[in-house]
Amino acid sequence: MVIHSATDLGLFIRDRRKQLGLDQRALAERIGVSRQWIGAVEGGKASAELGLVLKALRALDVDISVSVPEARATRSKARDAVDLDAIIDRAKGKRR
Amino acid sequence: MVIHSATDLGLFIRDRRKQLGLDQRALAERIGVSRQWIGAVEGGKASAELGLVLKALRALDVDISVSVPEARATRSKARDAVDLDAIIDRAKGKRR
DNA sequence: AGAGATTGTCATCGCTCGATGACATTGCTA
DNA sequence: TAGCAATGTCATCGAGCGATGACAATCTCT
Repeated sequence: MVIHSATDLGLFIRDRRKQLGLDQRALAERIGVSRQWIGAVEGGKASAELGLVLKALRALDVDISVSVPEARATRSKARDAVDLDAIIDRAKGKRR
Repeated sequence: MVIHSATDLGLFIRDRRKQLGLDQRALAERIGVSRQWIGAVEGGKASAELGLVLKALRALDVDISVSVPEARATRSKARDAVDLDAIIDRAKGKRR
């Protein structure tokens, strides 16, 4: 499943947890967080700590993977040869 | 690429950023965070906020996806029929 | 070597996370 | 419908995040 937001992740976590027949308390204990934290994350809490979220996914036996669309977007810039933009910017002494 | 820890994510982000020819400052501006934050996350900061991390990945045009190994692990429990364990536990009034 | 750019590191500070305890609400089972 | 489990919600509090500014350390060209 593709993740676009913290809400997506939350919904996925909730489904997965129920899939495993766990309640929030049990999952919380496995991870080492409070029961309330689980509820909040499942609700899409964007301010949750990355490390705890990863821990939660591992506790649920979930694989996380990242990749570049490879479709286009990537090709727009940075192919492999010279990146003119970067060179020009540097030549101009741009500070931004 | 499979992500196992915050360090994995950090390394991936760093590579991707350079792939796009961006420096930490430029990426930080896109996301709306400090330059130091980028450096810390690339270094594997586990306590970084999930929302900001997702924002960073989007700024780098990176897709995130989650999935269950489907290999085994999953089948161990929760198939679809009755979950005896859960029923028994509840019957026993287990509190854990 | 020297200049400029990029990144690493430190100290300080306001703010919010996550923990905890308590109570309300919903849901399931008998 | 009474009773218990699961989840939602609130208030309080200590601890750590992230911002900022400043400076050192690298790195890349010329």
